[in-house]
Amino acid sequence: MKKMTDHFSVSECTKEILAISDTMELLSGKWKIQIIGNLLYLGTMRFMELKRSLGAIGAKKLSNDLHELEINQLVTRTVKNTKPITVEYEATPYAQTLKPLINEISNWGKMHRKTITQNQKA
Amino acid sequence: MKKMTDHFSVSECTKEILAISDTMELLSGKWKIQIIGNLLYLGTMRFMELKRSLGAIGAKKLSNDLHELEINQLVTRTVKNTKPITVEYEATPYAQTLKPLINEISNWGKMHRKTITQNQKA
DNA sequence: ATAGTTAGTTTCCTTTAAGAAACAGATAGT
DNA sequence: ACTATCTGTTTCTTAAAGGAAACTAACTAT
Repeated sequence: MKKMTDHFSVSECTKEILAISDTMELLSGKWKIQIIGNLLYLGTMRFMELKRSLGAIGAKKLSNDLHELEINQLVTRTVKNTKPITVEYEATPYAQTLKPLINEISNWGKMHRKTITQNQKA
Repeated sequence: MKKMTDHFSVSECTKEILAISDTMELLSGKWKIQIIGNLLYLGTMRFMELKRSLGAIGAKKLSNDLHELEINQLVTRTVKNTKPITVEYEATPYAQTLKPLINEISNWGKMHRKTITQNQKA
């Protein structure tokens, strides 16, 4: 871990920018982290279950985002031989590596909300 | 810390969604995390220094994003009595609380890039 | 036949994000 | 006078994200 007083070299800085861009490209947007979080913490879900769980997402958006997450190997899609057809979405083992990140995002959001509401009272 | 087998209640789930949305609303976009990261790890910078450090950002975008970050108390803006006028931007103590999050984003990005390039070789 | 469920796709539309270029107002150097 | 720097703003344009509603297609229940 770097100390506060440490500085980055130019090549280190370039790598940092690249790494942050990579991550944000995969996860930014209104729904992707929510989708991964739901699958990670609530378990395998079908399309309509996931849709209801997320609340206000549209079918098109969910379909598109799931497809992108599948391409990036964060989610698997399994068609079940049921009638009517059901499809199960599951977070991959690789998606588990996002847990610390999602936890940080969630924790900071909770802290920030407390901070904001406290400042408004004062 | 929750175990893998733990589930969230409905109210917990709503809070998670809210917390994640809050954070992402502040940080999503192409440049905001890069701006905060630069100020956190490279120290106080002037407008043009920051612009050059970020590389491809436009003046309008940098100006807009800095203003939003200022409103959210993550950055301070100080006009210096020099000629020509210079303005210093600095990460606030509150912005320091984002360090663990930014580190996670950066670390995951580095790991992901390694994973992807390894898979391409195989 | 009618209506409902599942899992989407297609089409159309609006909003947001972002970039490019020109300009402004102050100062300073030659 | 001309050019340059610094810190932006303004205007115009394009690209991407996202939402709403209708529709397909298969199956089930009444």
